[in-house]
Amino acid sequence: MESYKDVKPAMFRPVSSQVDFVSLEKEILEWWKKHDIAKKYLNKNAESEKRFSFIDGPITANNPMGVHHAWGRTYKDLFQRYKTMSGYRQRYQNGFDGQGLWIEVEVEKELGFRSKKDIEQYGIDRFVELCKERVRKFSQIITDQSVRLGYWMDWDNSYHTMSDTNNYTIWHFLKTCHNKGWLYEGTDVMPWCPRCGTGLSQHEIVTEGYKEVTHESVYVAFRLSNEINTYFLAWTTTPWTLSSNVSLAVNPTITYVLVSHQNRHLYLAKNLLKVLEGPYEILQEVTGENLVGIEYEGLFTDLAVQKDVGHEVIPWNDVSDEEGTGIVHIAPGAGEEDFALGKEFSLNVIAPLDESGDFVEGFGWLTGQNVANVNPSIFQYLQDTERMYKVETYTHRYPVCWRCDTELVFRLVNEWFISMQDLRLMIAEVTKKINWIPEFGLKRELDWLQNMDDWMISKKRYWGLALPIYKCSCGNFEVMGSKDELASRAIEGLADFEGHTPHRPWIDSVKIACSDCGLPVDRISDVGNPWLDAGIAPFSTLDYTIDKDHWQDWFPADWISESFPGQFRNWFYSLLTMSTVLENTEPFQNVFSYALMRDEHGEEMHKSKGNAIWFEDAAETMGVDAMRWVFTRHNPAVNLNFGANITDEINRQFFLTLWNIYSFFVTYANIDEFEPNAHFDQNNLTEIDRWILSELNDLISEVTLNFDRYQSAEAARKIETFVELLSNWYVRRSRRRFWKNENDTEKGAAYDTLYACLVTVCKLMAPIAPFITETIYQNLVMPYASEEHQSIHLTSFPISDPNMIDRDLSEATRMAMQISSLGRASRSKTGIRVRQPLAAVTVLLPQTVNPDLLSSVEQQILEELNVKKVVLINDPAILYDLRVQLNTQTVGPKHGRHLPELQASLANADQDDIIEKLYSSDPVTITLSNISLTPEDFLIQRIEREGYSVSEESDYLVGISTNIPTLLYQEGLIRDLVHHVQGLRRTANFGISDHISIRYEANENIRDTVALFEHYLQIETLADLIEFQQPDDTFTQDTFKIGDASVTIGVKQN
RNA sequence: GGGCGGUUAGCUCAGUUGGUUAGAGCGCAGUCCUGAUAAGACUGAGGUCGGAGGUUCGAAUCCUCCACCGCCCA
Repeated sequence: MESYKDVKPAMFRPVSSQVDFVSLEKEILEWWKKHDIAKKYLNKNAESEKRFSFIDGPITANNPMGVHHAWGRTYKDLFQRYKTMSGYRQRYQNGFDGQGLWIEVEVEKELGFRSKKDIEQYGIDRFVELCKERVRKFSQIITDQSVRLGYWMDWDNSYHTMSDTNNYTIWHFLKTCHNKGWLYEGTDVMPWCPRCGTGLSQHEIVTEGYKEVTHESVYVAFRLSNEINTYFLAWTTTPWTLSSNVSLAVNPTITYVLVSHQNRHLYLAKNLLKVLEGPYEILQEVTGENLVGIEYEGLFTDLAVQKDVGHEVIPWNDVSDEEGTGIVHIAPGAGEEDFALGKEFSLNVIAPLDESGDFVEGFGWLTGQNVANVNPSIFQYLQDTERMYKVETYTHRYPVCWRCDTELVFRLVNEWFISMQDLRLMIAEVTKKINWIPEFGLKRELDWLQNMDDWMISKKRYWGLALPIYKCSCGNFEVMGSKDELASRAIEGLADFEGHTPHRPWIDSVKIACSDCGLPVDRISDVGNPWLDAGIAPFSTLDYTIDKDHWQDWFPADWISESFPGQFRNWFYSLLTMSTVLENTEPFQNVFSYALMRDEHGEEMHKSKGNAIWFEDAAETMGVDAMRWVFTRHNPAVNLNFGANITDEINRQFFLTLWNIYSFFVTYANIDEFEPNAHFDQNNLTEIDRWILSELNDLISEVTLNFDRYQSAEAARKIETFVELLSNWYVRRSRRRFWKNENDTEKGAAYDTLYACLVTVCKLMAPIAPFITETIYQNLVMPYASEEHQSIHLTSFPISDPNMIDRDLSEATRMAMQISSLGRASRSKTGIRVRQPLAAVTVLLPQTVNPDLLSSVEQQILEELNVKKVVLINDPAILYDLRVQLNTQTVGPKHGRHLPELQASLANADQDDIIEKLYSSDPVTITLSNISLTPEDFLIQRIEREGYSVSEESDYLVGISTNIPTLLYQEGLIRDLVHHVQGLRRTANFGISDHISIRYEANENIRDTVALFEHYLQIETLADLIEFQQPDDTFTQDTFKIGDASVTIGVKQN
């Protein structure tokens, strides 16, 4: 593509109506790069008073980005672009998320590691370096992809969650939590991934973390201590937890039975007798409360851990009698609810597993075995001790590790938490100050806050935030709030740490002295929850701990945007929590969120299913403007079904239409050597020019309003509607003005108008579709613009001129469209083609429409419908027979109660009399059932009359007479002739402005008709010579049927 | 079990404070127009507005219950 300086004014680069959007985008990318446009864009408003603060939710730099990321990034880009064009100073800072387990897992895969031991053997330092390297690699890949998307950020200044600043700012946050007494170490039974060797927080497990899994469940008989040959029959899906059983739970309110079955006595819920195999006899019925307190014998009495542990039945209301046996085995060291019950009833807690899922010391023959493999030996043991009743496969939703798919176990752990007790309400108050888009986001966030447990922030891993917590053996713990604080407290290891990032293993060499007892203290070995990393962004990226003025300048963010599934409990939550702790105020004022991307059929996209779409492929085949437009026009609250058919439709229906207008404009502007003037003379404008400029200015204000409200779909749809109007009314109706030979003022006005529309609509679209708008701008505007406005993205967003908006004219044109549409429908009904001129169209307007408006658009209707005049009528009886109905819209509110009797009364009334009154010009009242009604209380129903073809819609009535006078019939013939000549011109590949000669042969009637309309024929076809003569073979010719006659026509270039 | 969305034409979706005959695009069938032509216009078929009650003169719209789908949480 040429630079603007190489293009000579007064000549636009010719534009084919055929276009390849993808290669066009690539040209533009090159051009932007060559002229450093993105950089100029970033600096455009550097000195502006107005600022727009956007905080980017960091994208995980662990894989290339997919099309679903392109969706979110399109929103981010378009609103920032809009604000840039509107003169706002911005930071344009992108973020990369790079600490945490997800990175570790990928690096482990690359290295072929299977457990944490492999990492420690390899060396934590080398491992962590590889994690950093992976983040750098994918940050670069995502940056390149984003550039292809047309996403203009300050790519050299992206923030990283792994940066020192980010980590130290989180330290400050944690210190603040500690100072307020909200940080604590707790013991709990948590979901735990034996492969990753770490616990999972509530955030990580709730959605993604479940899978359908089939397990071997087991029915186990527990022998009562004080009754002979009597057992409780319990059921469990996790046989390994039986080793840690300390209790059985029953529901005190449900009914249990004691049965005699297979030579034993068994207790189980009455509703679940079906689990028994074979005959049984019911001996006794009891409610659950009667079983509470009964002692039974442990299953694993010989294990060291079970020594001296008592076993008895406890009550629990959540026990159901719909599944299992109604008797639930309880192991407080191996189940979440079990642990809670254990606390309530002061049960022993037996914790069986180490961090890899191996049984710990004290479990005898189980010790050292892995939880994944112990079922067979447990079953064998139960068999041997005669406690086994039966094994049954059972399929259920079971939690798995969301990163590596390993089945989770519940494990007793010590972890660090931020207490939500005080914070919960404080955060909720902050949350309510924010504008949530869509609105129900607020309810969702509050719901999450309501249910959120204390936030588990520790993770027993390697690559992540080093939690700055120092726990002394004396029980005291301290939190370092900054690097300086650590340095000032350090008593050893500081030298080893200097020069390194605050990560493991380097940070771990530093020790401080306990402020209580003075002993040296190590940092706890845990790393932080990754949502701490992202949630601190409004502070860390704005230099909160370094430069408060700078922070104040940009905080709170005006706007953030992320996909909502997940983020209510993740990023939005951590942002809110951290800002509430640090400042007790909202970190952002508007949050825009959107749903999930699916494939075209609404199916989830999966690599394995083969329906995933790679970003590069999409960009290469669909073009990114089309993608961006699809994203922008979509209602963000619902899932987006995305695919090539969707973007094709946008390309065909929207971009190609726009391109055709553009191509049309350039073709004729070049023929006429049109030169744009920014301030053209509006006195020369015709009605239709004034109309489209009115629509244009209305569009500007609508798009501005919707962008200001972050309603991109509405903005895009309004632009689509405008382009549709521009193409299918303005250009179509105005075409003849562009073809005329003379360069008169009316023609100039058409060029000025169409030019203004194209340029302005491109500016409105520029934030959404940066490529095609740049292409058009470069051709139409750049030759005439200053270097400052070298790119469309360096120009200002259009401002609506209210003086240009003419509501009456809009209404009049809508009227013209409506009448034309109905007129065409009437023609179509009787099969009279539009090329056949007709004497008149007969129109009745709705009462809500001002008939004076018609005059301004009458000419348009005449041309559009090919009729000689418009006849306005007040009396539909000319076209229709009439019948009267009540207008319930007006009668209802006034006399609703009496509506039925009014209806009945009307049915018996004299219809003609009422109609006459309704059409009289004097104000009248009509009385029915002693109720006075006015004309507006009635509606008139119509039935089509003979000799007319009538169509109606929205109270418009449009009819044509089916009679065609001879002269008009002849005019129709000549139009057919012109039509065929034009066809031949095209066949012969003549230029639009080439002059020709015509030879034709036809009957007398046609010959007379040609004679009558010869001048018209010459003008329309640019024919200098028309001869009644058989065309020789130097003519391009063909034979057509015109009217009833056969006509041979030949054309030849002069 | 609780919360939040949703259910409108074969498909994808609009539908403003309740109001006369519920719309658009795609797809299908047909017609027309054509100096934007690998476009365009028009017509037609296609709807018990998820179901059942209720409020009202009148409900796709408001209320209640139910069903199904999605999401969030127990």
